[in-house]
Order: sequence, then structure tokens, then C-alpha cells
Amino acid sequence: MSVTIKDIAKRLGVSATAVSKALNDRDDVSEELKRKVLKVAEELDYSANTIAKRLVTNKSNTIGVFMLSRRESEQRETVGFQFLSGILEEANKNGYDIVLFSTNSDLLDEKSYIKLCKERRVEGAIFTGLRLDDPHIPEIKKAKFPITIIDTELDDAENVGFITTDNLSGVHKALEYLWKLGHRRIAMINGHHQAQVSKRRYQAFKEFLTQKGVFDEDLVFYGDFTKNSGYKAALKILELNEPPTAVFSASDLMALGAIKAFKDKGLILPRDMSIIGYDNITSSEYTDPSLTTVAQDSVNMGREAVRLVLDGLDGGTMKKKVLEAKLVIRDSCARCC
Amino acid sequence: MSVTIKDIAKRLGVSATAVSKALNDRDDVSEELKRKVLKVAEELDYSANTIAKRLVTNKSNTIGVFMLSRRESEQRETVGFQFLSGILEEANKNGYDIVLFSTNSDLLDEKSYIKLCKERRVEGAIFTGLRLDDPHIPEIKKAKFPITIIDTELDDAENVGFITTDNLSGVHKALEYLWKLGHRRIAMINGHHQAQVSKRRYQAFKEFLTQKGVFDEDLVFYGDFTKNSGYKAALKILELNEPPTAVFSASDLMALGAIKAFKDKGLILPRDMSIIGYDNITSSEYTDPSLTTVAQDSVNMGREAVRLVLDGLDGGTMKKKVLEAKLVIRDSCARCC
DNA sequence: CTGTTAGCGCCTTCAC
DNA sequence: GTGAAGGCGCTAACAG
Repeated sequence: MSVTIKDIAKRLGVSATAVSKALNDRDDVSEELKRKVLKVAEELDYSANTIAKRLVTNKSNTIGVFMLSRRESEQRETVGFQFLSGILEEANKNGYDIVLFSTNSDLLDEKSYIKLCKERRVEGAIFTGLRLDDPHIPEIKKAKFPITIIDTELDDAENVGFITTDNLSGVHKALEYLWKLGHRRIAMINGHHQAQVSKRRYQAFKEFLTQKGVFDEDLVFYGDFTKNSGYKAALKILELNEPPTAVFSASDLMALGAIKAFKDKGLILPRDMSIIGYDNITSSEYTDPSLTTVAQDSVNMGREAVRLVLDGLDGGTMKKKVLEAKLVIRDSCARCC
Repeated sequence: MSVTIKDIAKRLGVSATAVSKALNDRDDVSEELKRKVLKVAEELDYSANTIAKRLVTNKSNTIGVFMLSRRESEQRETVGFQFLSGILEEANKNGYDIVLFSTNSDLLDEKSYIKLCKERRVEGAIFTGLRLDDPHIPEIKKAKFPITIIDTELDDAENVGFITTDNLSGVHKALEYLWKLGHRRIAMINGHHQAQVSKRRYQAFKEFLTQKGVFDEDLVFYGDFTKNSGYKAALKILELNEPPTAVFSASDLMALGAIKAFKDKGLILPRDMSIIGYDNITSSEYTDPSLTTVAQDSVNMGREAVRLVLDGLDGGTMKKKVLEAKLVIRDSCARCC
């Protein structure tokens, strides 16, 4: 079949062990043998069999990555890809392979995430797009290997860490900005309840405006992170007896839908309505008006997610890490009234 | 350590062989034993060791996916993610794992793509973003396992297939549309020469306009698929003594850059300039004016890429598959003059 | 420095 | 139906 260390050993008249050691550059082999082994390996076009190595060392050098809720979170096209870039970069840098899993696939319908991980003996896992109503959450909490969840914090889970951007300060920055522009009546288009960020952003929204003495529950609307749901929410906002002067959307995609709705209804933006998004997806730069939004460094979040897993592998308990959110000011907000 | 089939065997007082057969649902074991084995497996929280299985069966059930040129092809954020979605879906459906590799990582700097594949014993591979000047191409051509390259066709490579959308008809549809709107002086913003699609789209562009008798090499400009390069190309276009009335861009991202340049220079779009893109990235829907563009079904391309690999595994020679391109008409083109 | 022995967890023959 | 023996390719111990 394929070339193995035995073939190299035979060719050189030494033992397989010696070849193994030489290939792993261990210091209990002579430099000369190393050279010879490398040379013959080259000649025979030898490739190490990672699978055999993983079996015998009982180490898979693999991190499983789950990209869930693909369908409903269209914005993940941008953000999800950036996560993945960061994850890949950091994992490969540390000698780890990434095995990717997705929802909407037969594999996941039949087997649980954790089962999938165990069978492949992945050393750690990273989840994105996890919903709070996911039936596998109890199992995730009990996992015996380190897991990082992006944007969702689970309690009572020893081996589960999480990484997010600071939703509280992100939302506050956005509102502070609107406040300084003179807006006092501010609506929110929130995401669905199954995303933890929705809760966090809502809390931050409520906290800020309550402190200012102008919070109004009737100005909070709900979508599901899709563009269309943002569109619908915007229409409802316009039906209000006393519409707000500004809208804060919990995601860019919903903000884009809202912008479309406002324009369709004849509003001139940002003159007639200020709007601010969250995520800084690529498209937000190209809308008219371009969208002011709260940005997270998604590539870096991916990197950090891997680092947290790696730390967990080194024996630490899983950490929770919160990155800074940044306000990206573009053209979708105007001074009020 | 972890639970193995031996543990199950011991518990039931049978041999490991019997357990193995039962777990694999083979027909030379009694139904009763199967039931018992399954029950005990559950009790002991047994997970099959995929690694051991792969070693002994000499089958990795893995497809390697390479996402190259991340940096320079920003548009891949959208398109790349869609490819990946399709790949994942189809691979998982067929019981294959996806191992992801990326460029800009130490792993790839040290080892060749093929070496990476061989070591992991992947059964097939899929490449996206491959550049024609990639130093590993000769090695890819000689690969002993099936490979699908998205959007790039390699000659004299037995095990390498490719999948693309029909660039010829895509470009012709775009130009036909402009032609019918009365445009006769049409410029092109092409991508860099290291992408095969650039060559194909240029050929199609040249062919169409030559046939109409109005091809002008001086109206062909080059970018590198980035937004900024589109911006610069647009500026050059405006410096022409006799500027065109329409621009065909080989990518949406460059088109977006061009739109910005035209607007910055005070043109009213599409009145003063019609522009048409290629790719149908998410952002193209949100620009002002929204971008008319040639769309490819990237998710389906991903699926097809996997199917081609799977076909190759079944013994066929690698096929080349061309999907239909579709013109998505939005608001960036106007009737000429 | 090098080789011998043993075994990772599983599956495949081939007896019984 | 079931089990014993052997081995996938590699490395970890230990002995020399």
C-alpha cells in the first residue's frame, strides 16, 4: 500500500523505532541517521500517517467547530466567515486541525454535537450561532473537554467558556451617541429571544434609557435578525402615534431592512429618522445612507475562541472573555429635531 | 481510559469481535446480542473511536477544503461562506468530515497542500481561491486523489476536476442587457491575471463586443478584485477623452468601488453611467443604486464540488461541471444617451 | 545511540 | 452465531 516507516527502516537496515525517532527529530538519535532517514523518506515519497499517530498518542490535534443556525442568521455570512478565518488561523498556528460541522445536515439530526466530538476525539470545540433553546445545551454543559461558545454564556458548565464583545458598553456607546445628537425618543429593534445577545442588548438598552428617565417598553420591537423582520418592525414603528426620532437595531441586517422600510414609506434618511445597527457587516458600509453601527472584531473573536480552548487544554478552567465594542460612525444618524 | 468495545465485551461475557459486529449492525450476529450491546454501550457511555476505525479500515472519510487567498479576495466573505455551506451540507450528508485549511497560516507555509492532504489521508480535496501563479499547482496536478477546484480549470490533471458558472454566457448576458439599453461604448474592469475567471471573463467580453464591432482594448482596465482597485480603475475611466457610457466589472466588489468613485466625482447613477457587476455578493443589494450583477449559485457550487469528488472516489475520472449564470437586474443600469 | 517488545482500538479473516 | 489470532502504522518504554 503506501510507504510506512517500516519501508524506510528496511531500506536503511535499521529499526522502525529508530526511523520514528528520527522523523520526530528526537535527540536520542544521531544526526547522521536523521539525515539518512529524511533522505530516504523523500526518495520514497513518504507521508506520515496522522491517523496512526493520533491513535497511538491518543491525541487528535483537532478542534471541532460548529456553525449553527445557518438559515436564520443570514448576517453570519459576513460575521461567520470572519469568525472562521480567525479560528483557522489560530488553530493552524498551534498545530491543530479544524473539523467543521454545520446544522441542517443529517449528521447533526442523528447525533448530538457532543457525540460527534467524542467519536472524533476532538480535543476541544467551538460553537457559533447557538440558540438558548437548543436541546443539546444540557449535554454541552456536561462536556469533558474544553468548549468555547461565541456570544453565548452558559452557567454551571465547568468546561465551557465564552467569548463576546461587550454588549453593555457597545449598546451604551450607540445610545450615548444618539443622546448627544439630541434624540430622546429612541426605539429598539431587537433579535429573537433565543439569542443571548438579544437579552444582553435589551438589558443594556433598558438600563441606559431608564437612567436617563426616558425608557418606554412600547418602543421595543422584535425581529429575528433577518432583513425582512427588520423591515416589518420598522413599519410598526411608523404606525406609532408618536414615532421615535431614532432607532437602535440589535443587528445590521435588521437595520438594513428598517432602512428600506423607512425609505419605502417616503422618509428621508437620516433627516427623518436616525438609525444605528450592530455587527458592522460588510454591507453596512454600502447602504444609503451608510450605516452607523457597533462593530466587533470578529476575526479576533475567532482567534480568541481558539486560545480559550487551548488554555482549557492546558489545564485551566474555561475562561470568559469580553472584547471591546467600537462605534463606527457613518451617515445614518442626524441631529435631532 | 475511555470505554472501548472490550469493556462492553467483558461486561457481556462475549468477545470484542462480537461487539464490533453488533455495533456495525452486521448480519452475522444475533439480534439479541445487538440489543444487549447497544444497551450496554449506552450505559457505559461508549463512543466509537473514529481514529482507530479509520486506521484499521484505511479510510478517513474526510475531505480537505482549502480556502486560499483570503486576504486579497475580500468578496469571498460572502461567496466563500456560501461555498462552504454547500460543501458542508453535501459532505456531511454523505458521511464525510470536512477538514479546513487556510492560507496565511504557518502550516501552509511549511508544507504543501498535497502533503497536508496525504498526511491526514484525506480522500479528496476542494480548493477555492486558487491562483494561477500558485507554486503548488504542478503538485496538485499530480495528485493521486480526487480534487475539485472551484472556478479554476487545470489541464493535464487526471484527478482534478472543476466547477464554475458559465463565464461566457454570464458575461454575454450582462453585455446583451447593456447593449439593449443602447450602450455601445462599454468599459471593463477586470480582475488580476492570476485568477482564471479574469481571463475567461475578458475573453467573453472581447468576443461579444468584437462581434458587435465595437471592441476597444483601451476600455479594459485591471484591478485585483478589491473595492479599492475598482475605485482606482473608475477614476482612470473618467480620465478618458471619450469615457464609456457603461462599465462591466468582473466582480461586485470592484463595482462597488467604482460606484463610489463615480459618485465622488459627481456623477449621478445610473443616469451618467451604467454599471454591472459579477458575483451577486450580499452587499450588492444594498448599494445606491442597487447593483445589477451576474449571479452564481455559490451554495450549489459547493454541493457540486463535493459531488464531483465523491464521483471521483467511485472510480470515475474527474469531471468538469459548468453551472448556469443568471443576470440579476437591479437599478444600476439606465438606457443610454 | 539503537533495537526489542508491546500495544493504541478496532476490524478482518477464518476457524469452530 | 461467535471467537481467536493477527494486524493497520505508529510510538512508548525499556534494555542493550
